[in-house]
Amino acid sequence: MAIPFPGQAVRGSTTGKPIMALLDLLGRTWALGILWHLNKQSLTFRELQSCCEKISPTLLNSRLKELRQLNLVTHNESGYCLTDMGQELFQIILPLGDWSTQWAADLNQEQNNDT
Amino acid sequence: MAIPFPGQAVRGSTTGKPIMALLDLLGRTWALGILWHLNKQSLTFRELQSCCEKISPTLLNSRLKELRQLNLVTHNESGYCLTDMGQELFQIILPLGDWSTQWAADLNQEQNNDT
DNA sequence: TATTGTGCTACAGTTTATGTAGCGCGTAAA
DNA sequence: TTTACGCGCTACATAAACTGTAGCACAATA
Repeated sequence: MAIPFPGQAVRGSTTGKPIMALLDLLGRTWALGILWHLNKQSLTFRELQSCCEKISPTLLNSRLKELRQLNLVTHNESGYCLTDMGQELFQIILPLGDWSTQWAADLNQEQNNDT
Repeated sequence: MAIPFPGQAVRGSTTGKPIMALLDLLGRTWALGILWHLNKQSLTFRELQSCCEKISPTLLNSRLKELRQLNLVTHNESGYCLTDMGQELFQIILPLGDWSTQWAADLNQEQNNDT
């Protein structure tokens, strides 16, 4: 799967708009999960594998290559970690955590109303 | 593909944590793109198809079913649109737009430094 | 020298997504 | 009243993406 560089045609858009490249990237299996897990601490390849249950090493490696080339993730002595840019991106998606618990509560509420 | 309800096992996690369901959902092909395009206005099925270049009607329909069941998207007289909860979610991911342009600029910068 | 842990790669099998055709429905003009 | 249009889809063959398991090459430690 081609790496979605801003400025190039990506899945969903031929315009080259950066947001479209980003949405393509984040919309790939495990990409969001990898960013999410790398926030707290550096993780080795195999630690990442066990965090992301059932990710195959083949795919983990592909995603890591993409994230590294797009300057969101890097690799140091203690394993894989977010770059500064990756941290910025994480700060944006961080509120998804709290929001999702409210979302889950509302879905439950609704389900109860139906019964 | 099973709909990732919070509280149930999803791709990447068997814990049932809402954030994991959300990351599974948003990590599916086109899900983020659909939310992004529906923000400004309601769109018919066929308008969505042409916004999301190259999405197949089969898949668009699957994603819409998921998003509707998870109470993020609904369907009214003028087409598909975000629910209140969908709007909330959109507000969280909205900053991705501005951030992505900076990200694209930084990537370019870096590329120039290498040459 | 053997063991353990690292980051991977190979590859067959399965799942997911695409691409094209077209159906059934409602509206509305001829 | 039938022809035509746009709507939301569905069917299905083909293609692409992902999984699961095995195991390689390398480095550090025992």
